[in-house]
Amino acid sequence: MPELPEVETVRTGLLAHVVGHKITSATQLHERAQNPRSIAPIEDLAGSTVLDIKRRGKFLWFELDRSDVLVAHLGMSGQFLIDPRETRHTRAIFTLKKGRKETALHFNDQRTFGWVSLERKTDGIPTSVAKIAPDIFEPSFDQAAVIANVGRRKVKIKTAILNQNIVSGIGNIYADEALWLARVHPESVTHEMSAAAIGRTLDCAKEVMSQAIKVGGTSFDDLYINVNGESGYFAISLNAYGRENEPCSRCGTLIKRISFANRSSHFCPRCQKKRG
DNA sequence: GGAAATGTTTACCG
DNA sequence: CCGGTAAACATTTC
Repeated sequence: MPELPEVETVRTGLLAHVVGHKITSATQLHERAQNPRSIAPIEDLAGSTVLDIKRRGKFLWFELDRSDVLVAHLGMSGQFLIDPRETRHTRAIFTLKKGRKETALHFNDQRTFGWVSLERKTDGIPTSVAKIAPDIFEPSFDQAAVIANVGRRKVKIKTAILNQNIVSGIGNIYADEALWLARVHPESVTHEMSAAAIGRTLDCAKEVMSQAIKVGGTSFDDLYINVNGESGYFAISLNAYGRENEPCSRCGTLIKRISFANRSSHFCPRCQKKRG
């Protein structure tokens, strides 16, 4: 269940295993595997060669030797796997060929919130990514503009940084970790926050996700693994997420878990204040 | 049986 | 129409 660092880890794996390969066939195995917005069945991909793999936030897309692209979102449990042993949740298969070498790229997804689709690009961005804000690592990310945007709103800061139309890539784990590092309470109302505190939250999100990318993302179980089936190691570095009733590594106060927006939020009630 | 799980979309409300 | 909130989607595990 991938956020930006996990999707970036998948992208890196696809760069190594898929770029330069020709898709000799594509097969949809589950009715929900293909996004309804797809302009054609993915079977039409046959004959295309993969030139590059791009990412914005949690969205991935395959650049091809044609103008349309293969877009993918992993949802909560989507995976791309090269020649996997486990095929129980395989929702689509892409057969790849480079020279004499043939590999199978599986799109697996236990919970079927993920999808793939064939889409057109506008100014280099696929249709389904058009309304997604740049993520924090993109050159086009405008931190001052995002701070102003967030400060204009009257929502909880965590809700704001989870909103993919404001800044993309941050999910529940890294939101909690960023807020912990920034010492900001997740329920701080954005309209009442200083620009400095909002900026610090964004800086910390970037810092935390940078560290996570270096170790292959966060894996709690085999629901998130890279294209070779390997786990990431960032779970050992988590300070807030999933640590309810464990001592805060800064001050020793027990981490608290609350619920809003249909999600759990973990934070230190002592270090993380609603203003500051 | 209930709750929860790394996400997005849509319906609804004021 | 807009901003904000809550439920729905599907599957599995604890």
